[in-house]
Amino acid sequence: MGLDDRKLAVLRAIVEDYVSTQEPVGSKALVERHQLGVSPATVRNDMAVLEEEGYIRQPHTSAGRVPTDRGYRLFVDRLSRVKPLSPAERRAIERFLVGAVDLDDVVHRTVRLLAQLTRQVAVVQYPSLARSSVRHLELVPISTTRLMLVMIADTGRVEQRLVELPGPVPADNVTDLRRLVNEKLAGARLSDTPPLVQALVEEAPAELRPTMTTLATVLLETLVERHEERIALAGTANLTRGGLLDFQGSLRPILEALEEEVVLLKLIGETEPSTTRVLIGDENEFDNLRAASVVSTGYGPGATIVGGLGVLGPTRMDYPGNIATVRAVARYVGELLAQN
Amino acid sequence: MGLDDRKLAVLRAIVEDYVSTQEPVGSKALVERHQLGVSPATVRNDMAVLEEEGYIRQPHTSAGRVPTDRGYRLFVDRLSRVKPLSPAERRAIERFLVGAVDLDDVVHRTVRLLAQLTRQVAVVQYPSLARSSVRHLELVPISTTRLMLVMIADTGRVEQRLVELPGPVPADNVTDLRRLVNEKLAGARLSDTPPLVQALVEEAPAELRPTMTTLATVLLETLVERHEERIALAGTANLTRGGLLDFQGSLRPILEALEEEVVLLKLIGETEPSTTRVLIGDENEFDNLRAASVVSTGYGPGATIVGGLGVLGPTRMDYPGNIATVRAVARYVGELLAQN
DNA sequence: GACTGGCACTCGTTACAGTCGAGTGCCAGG
DNA sequence: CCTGGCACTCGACTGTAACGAGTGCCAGTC
Repeated sequence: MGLDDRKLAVLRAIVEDYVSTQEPVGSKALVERHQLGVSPATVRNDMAVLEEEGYIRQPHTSAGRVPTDRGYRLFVDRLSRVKPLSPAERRAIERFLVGAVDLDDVVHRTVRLLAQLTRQVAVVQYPSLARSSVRHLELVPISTTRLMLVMIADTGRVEQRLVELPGPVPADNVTDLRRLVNEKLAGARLSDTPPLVQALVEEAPAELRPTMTTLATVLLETLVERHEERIALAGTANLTRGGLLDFQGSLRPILEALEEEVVLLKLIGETEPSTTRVLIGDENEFDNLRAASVVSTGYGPGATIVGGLGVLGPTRMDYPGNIATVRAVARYVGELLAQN
Repeated sequence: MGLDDRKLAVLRAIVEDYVSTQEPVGSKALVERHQLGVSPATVRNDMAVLEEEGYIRQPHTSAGRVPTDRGYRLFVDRLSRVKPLSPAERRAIERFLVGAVDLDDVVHRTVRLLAQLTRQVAVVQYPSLARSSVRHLELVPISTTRLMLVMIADTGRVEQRLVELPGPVPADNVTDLRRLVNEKLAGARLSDTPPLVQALVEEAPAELRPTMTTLATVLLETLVERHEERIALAGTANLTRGGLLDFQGSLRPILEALEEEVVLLKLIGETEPSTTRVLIGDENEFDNLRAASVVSTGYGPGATIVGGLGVLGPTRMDYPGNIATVRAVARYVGELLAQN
């Protein structure tokens, strides 16, 4: 199964042409558009081998060749280099991201930017709570038996939750609770909080014990169990580009998948070491997305990773370009987060 | 141009049949499925009149009739009664909405519920800040020159914003600022805050003056100017039901419109008196949505309205059913909000 | 041994003609 | 005013034929 250099060049040419024209590419067109230095007949022989090996296929007998998922995989792994971004793109990124006033703003701008630059569907995960630390916990009395618990994380995320207290609690006690809770939890990683919350209950003075117990339950629910990952999405209209050719005529499964946060988190949230990840077609574990590819990476201030972002589109996508854009955007967002 | 009762009955029958079958309906099929008591020929004469008046049209010469936007309008205004919800639907609503722990949760559950019940795209506006009152303002020191401003509204919404201070501010002063700000603003409607904020600056003690000025700027920006309306969306996959017949083959314009929050707010946010609003086809001001209809209404605790919600779908939709569902869900959500 | 030109073959696409039938408009009669 | 009948329209479907892009294979050449 040796694939010599020319066969690889042929595969690369097929992928590039197909991505840009969206039409099966034949041997003749190929030699015309690329300087392969050989005749169509030779290319045909190479194509036959590539097809045998499963890298390309013919939609119909009398049509040109189209890359298979496996072909894209080889292309991405060995045949493409990450395109450097154009200065215009760099400027677009900077212009888009400066002036963001809070985390919501950063995430929204980022997701729109990604969608616009790649012309694909963009997905951005909010900084994961599990990877954040508690900056401050605030307790706001709503009534004598109700508190609003507000947690501010170092990543800028703010979560709130209403707490129904077992009985009336005077304002002074709320102040005490606030102090105790912050002394114990401020600065802690959210994933480390359960034992601390436990300790909080045990160490609470007797008159605060019942309230603290309730509070602890809510704390654990909100901060740990519920995990409360959030996702922003943009550019779904880009799915309709390329007519109905991509996604074999129905956007349905894709749109359904995009509504499932769990699915999206799996796609872009698995932050392995900070490399960029590319999932092509059926490499994807979700049936609904077997016609789609995902390019994703982690982002975060400095070297730490607090969330993922990426783009989703047809397997017929510009991988080098999208990989470059996703990386660049992730880096800029990381810098932005590091600043605050 | 008198339309007698039978002609109206014919129009109603056409709308109902077309909505359920998705196919142009002819005179013969009509008399078979509805007890009109007359022959197909008579129905044809009625149809000719209805067509002349612009209530129905023929897609092709030899096809049946299809309602026009105007026909749907007449149907909605005069020919349909709001369907009572089935007990199953009522149960579904209750089951879906109980157990919501915070505002985000309420909104997300609501929008998914609406999408599921109506099988259309559902849109829910978060309680509008302009219609909310300040419950509490919290200032959390991030560093000596940075504060996190957190506003909790009576509707449950929480907004935060980072404030860059002109110079270092000791913790005691933050406490003072917090007290001053809350004394002045707590309980005020957000739309009434600008003069109050102005007063805050003027009345601030000299040593807090510069800080308060900065804070005031951010307060106005965050609470008033930015307006910060939020929207939740669900059920976009429902757009693909009915194949490509609805929306004349392209979801593109619809998906684009759904990404524009401004557009969505205009659609469901115009809370006139608390009636349900129906926008049919080209009654809509956005070109992208000329093939769509929107059913929306306001919701809020008790009689006040704090936001809008609704569904969007093809003009060929079940208006009576969707109107009933939208109303019912809005009422339930209102009750839920009133409880807290 | 690798490449090339030539050629027969496949098969999807397009065009065209013909048939079918749903649905209509109109009219004369009840 | 309603009805049955009838001629008419026109889209949907079917079958045939021509077309052409693209292929696989093979014999010949460097």
